[in-house]
Amino acid sequence: MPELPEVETVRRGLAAVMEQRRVNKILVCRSDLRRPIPENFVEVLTGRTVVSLHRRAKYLLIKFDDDTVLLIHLGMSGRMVIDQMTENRTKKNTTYPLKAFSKHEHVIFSVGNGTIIRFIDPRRFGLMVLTTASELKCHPLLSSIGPEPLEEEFSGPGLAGSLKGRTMPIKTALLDQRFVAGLGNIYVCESLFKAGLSPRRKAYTVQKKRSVRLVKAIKEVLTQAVAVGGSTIQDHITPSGEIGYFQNQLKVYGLEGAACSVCKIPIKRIVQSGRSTFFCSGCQR
DNA sequence: AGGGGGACCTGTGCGC
DNA sequence: TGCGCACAGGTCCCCC
Repeated sequence: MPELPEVETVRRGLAAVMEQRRVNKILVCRSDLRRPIPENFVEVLTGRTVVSLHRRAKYLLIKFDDDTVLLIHLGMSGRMVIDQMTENRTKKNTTYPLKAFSKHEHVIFSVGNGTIIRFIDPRRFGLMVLTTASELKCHPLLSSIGPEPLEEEFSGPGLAGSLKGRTMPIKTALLDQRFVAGLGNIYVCESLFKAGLSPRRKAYTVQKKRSVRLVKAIKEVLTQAVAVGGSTIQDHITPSGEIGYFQNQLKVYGLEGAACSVCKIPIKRIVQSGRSTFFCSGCQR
């Protein structure tokens, strides 16, 4: 699921229930995620107060009052479910024991006055590791990540410069977090469609006007996705409290064989670096 | 150094 | 209904 817009949506949802709240209790049901959850995880975080939530690429960063930072990646299948306990239930028993409801619930947090946050990740490609605010900049998981696409630092000339000499397809380059942060398979396909660029084009040929067009397309696609994700979250805070993932109006992703919305040619699916690419051979050159 | 391929996991949906 | 295979929105490590 989670590319930049989804992670940003999750960040906002979690910020609303976590910021300025104390971590009362943590239950780690499984610690063998992509990286093992550290031994001292529960000990370090219990009793801490959350100061703020941030996002870098597809990572969530949760800052605590003692300089500790919790780094979370949702992998392919990770999600956060927020369970706002009713006042009744809280009153009856404030030390209601934390309990997993499904076998893929790996970490459960109890924060503030009765909010339960469940990390669910069937494939266990996600991770949760601890670091500190001072070590954040040079943390190995973050240190080689490129510009944030929605920041000004991400520009046509900047992207063109980093693509110089790169013979890989532009599709592959955009998935590489060193060139631009936070894009995944869906938004790469959608951005290339919007920019009118073939996913097969060699990365180094994306220069000047093309790179400006591509950067503009990426920013537009992501901005729209974040906006819709934001509204989806409000509509979709269900009784169970699950955060709804944004459903975009996809133009090419997953639409093999469908008529292109612009030129009516059937959308193609090819495989690049072992992953599906969807594109319109009429619109994308 | 750059780039390709497989590995890591589990679930789902399809064709037979 | 059951089985096997292909595929899934992400990274990382190894090898050429």
